[in-house]
Amino acid sequence: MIRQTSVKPAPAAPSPPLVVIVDDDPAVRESLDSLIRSVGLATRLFGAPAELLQGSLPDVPGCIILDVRLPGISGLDFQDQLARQGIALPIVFMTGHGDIPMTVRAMKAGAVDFLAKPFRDQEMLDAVTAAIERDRQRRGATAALDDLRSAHATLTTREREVMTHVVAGLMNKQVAGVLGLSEITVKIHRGNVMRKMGVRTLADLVRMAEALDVPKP
Amino acid sequence: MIRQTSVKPAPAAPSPPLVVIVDDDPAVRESLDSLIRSVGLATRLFGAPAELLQGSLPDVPGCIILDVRLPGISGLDFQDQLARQGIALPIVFMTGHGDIPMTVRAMKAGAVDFLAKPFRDQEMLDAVTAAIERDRQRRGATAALDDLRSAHATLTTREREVMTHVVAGLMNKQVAGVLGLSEITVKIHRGNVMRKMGVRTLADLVRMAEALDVPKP
DNA sequence: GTCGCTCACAAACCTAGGTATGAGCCCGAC
DNA sequence: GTCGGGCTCATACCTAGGTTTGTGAGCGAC
Repeated sequence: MIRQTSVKPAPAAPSPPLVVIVDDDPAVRESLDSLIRSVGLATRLFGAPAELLQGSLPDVPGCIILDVRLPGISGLDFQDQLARQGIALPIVFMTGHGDIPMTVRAMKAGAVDFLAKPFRDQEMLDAVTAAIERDRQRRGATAALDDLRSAHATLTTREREVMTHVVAGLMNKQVAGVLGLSEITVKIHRGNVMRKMGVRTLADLVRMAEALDVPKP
Repeated sequence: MIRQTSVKPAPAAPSPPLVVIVDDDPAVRESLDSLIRSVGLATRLFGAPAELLQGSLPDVPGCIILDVRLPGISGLDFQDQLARQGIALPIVFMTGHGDIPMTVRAMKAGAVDFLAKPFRDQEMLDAVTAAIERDRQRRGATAALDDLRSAHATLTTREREVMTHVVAGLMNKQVAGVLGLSEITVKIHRGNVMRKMGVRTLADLVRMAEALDVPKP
């Protein structure tokens, strides 16, 4: 896979993963902060969900540690809200007054773990490690897909139409028939598609189309 | 997608989904049985996990309702055991003495739901409906994949090698070079692959290879 | 042994894919 | 207006893909 990365200021030092801690109790925040920092991870502390939504987060792998009981909003509702806003950071819940339905709801909504207080330090660290790993996976997949999407965005309307039919398995003359073009024109568009998408073989183009979920004609 | 179905005795009447109920309390079994039957679903009752493992289950969509506390084995351990044995029926847990760690473990292991007793009838029916739908999806995906696998299994070793390189995007002459063959031989193998896999275009073959996870050369 | 399958290769032939050169049309931006 | 981009098409030429027919070697099963 060719990563078509955009121009960046070249971050020399790779930042450590970031753990966002959301809890209304300062003592809990501080305690988690030192625990997380002790294993070399960066932290960001918030006393309320709203604070998190305002500031933007750095572009590094990470996760969120979220108390279920928060000022103004349930942690579970906040989970939904984050999802709706496209913030896909994995969430580790913790709670002092949890029950089974809460746990089920959180896990169904994609939480990595759900820890009842009191929990052992190691439990939290394991959950955070798993969450960060999940985020790393997701970021990798997203980055590769973004490159594909931006390449696909450079195609003209016609080129996209031709690509759609080509990856569906139609021959050039068939594409020409469907689109009301001559075969030579289809060939030219097809060549442009291959060049712009940065592939040399039809097989690669088909795989790209699959990843992009190019609509069937 | 061409379904290459194997020869079957043509089941005229589509069987209803099957709900397997595992609980050591006969009263609970009976109660669930009548609830599930009341919505037109078939049931199979077991008092202990071992009974389930002996008999074979019919080939219809379904799910398992499993008590966490079972004679001889934890429902959670039994969940693992089923997974190891390749029994992928979705599981709805119920428990009278559940806690959060149990819930988390069950959900992480893929349970559809985890209901604390007492639960309302409708909760159980909703969970069962969701579980059956999940099984239906899984069965559909599995059936399509099985057809692909059986087609792929009819290929000779050489044909598989050629297919691998062809879907990787190599030209016939390049495949010939890699495998130490002449180009004409590659063309013949390639034609056999297309015929045996039941596709007419390279695009389709690439998609099949993706679904089959054909190893990169 | 011989039958069937796999594998390999060749000659001949046809279709499909790909590129270069050149040219005309439309349309929106500067 | 004209300049560029997108779209269209033609001729010409070359490469790649695909099938058919025919040949022959190796090998395991019956």
